[in-house]
Amino acid sequence: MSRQKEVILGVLRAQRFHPTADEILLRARQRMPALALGTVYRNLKALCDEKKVRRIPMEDAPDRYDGFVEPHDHLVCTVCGKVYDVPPLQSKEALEAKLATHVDGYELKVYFTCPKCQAKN
Amino acid sequence: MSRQKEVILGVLRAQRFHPTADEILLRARQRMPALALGTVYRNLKALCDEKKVRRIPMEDAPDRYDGFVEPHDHLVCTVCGKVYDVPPLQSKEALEAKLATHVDGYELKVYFTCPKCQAKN
DNA sequence: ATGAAAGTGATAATCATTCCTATTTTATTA
DNA sequence: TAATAAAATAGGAATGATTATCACTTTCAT
Repeated sequence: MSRQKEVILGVLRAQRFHPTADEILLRARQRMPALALGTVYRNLKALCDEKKVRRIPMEDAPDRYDGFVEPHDHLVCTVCGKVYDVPPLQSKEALEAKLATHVDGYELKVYFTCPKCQAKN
Repeated sequence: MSRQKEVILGVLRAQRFHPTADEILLRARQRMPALALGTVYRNLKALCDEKKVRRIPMEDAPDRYDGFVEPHDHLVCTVCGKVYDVPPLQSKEALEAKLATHVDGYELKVYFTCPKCQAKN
C-alpha cells in the first residue's frame, strides 16, 4: 500500500462522511501537497475493488466515497445533497427470495429533505 | 407537445425496454431523420418532469429511460447491462415507517447475472 | 398576416473521470 | 550497497455523456 493510498484511506476513515474525490484530494493534500487527482481516483478504484471503500454513485453530482463498509444504506437530501447513513433497509437474501434469482448486490438511495434544509423553509 | 416530443415518447412506449438517449435517437430518426440528440435530451428531461417518463441512472454507462411509469424496480445484469423490470421491492410508506422521516422517493437497482449471460459460462 | 413565445438543429462548452507517459519510488537481488 | 526490475505517481491531455447557446423555424392567439 503506497503512502498516497494510505493517506486517502486515512481521510475516509477519519470521520463518518461521504466526500467526493475532489474533497478527498483537498484534505489529503494537507498531509501530502503534491498529491494528484488522478492518483486519488486510481486509488479509490483500487480500494473499492479491495472492498475497503464503497463508492456511492450520485445521479447528478460527482460520486461520493464511504470509508465504512459494514452493510448500511444511504439517505440523500434532495436539497443540499448531503448523504446520511441508515441501517440496512434491504438484504441480499430478502431480495433473492422475492425475485427467485441469485443477486450480486443492490444499490438503494432514499431521497428526503434533511432537517437543516427543512428548517430553511 | 411538439412532433419531436411525441415521436420520442412513442419510441419509449412502443415496447418495454430501457434505451439510452442514443438508442432513442436512432429509432426516432426512422420517422424523423433530422432529429437532433440535444432535442432528445431536452425532451427526455421535460417528459421526466411531467412524470411521463422515468430516467434510470446508470453507474458506469449512459443513463437509460423507461416509458412505463407505474411503480416498479429494476434488475440490472452486471455482464451485459440489460435492464429488467420487477414488481416494486420497496414502498415509500414502508421506508417512511422504518426511517421515521418523510421520504421523497427512492432509487433501487438490484444487480444480477441474467440467464443469457449465465448460459455463456 | 403579425408578433410573441416556445421549440428545434447544430455546434460548442462543461466537467467528472480516465488515460498517457516520463519520472520517481519501492522492492529485489546480487 | 549498487544495480535493476516492477509498481506507482504527478501532471496534463483526452474522453464522452450531458447541457448550454443561439440563429432560425414553428406554433398559435390576436
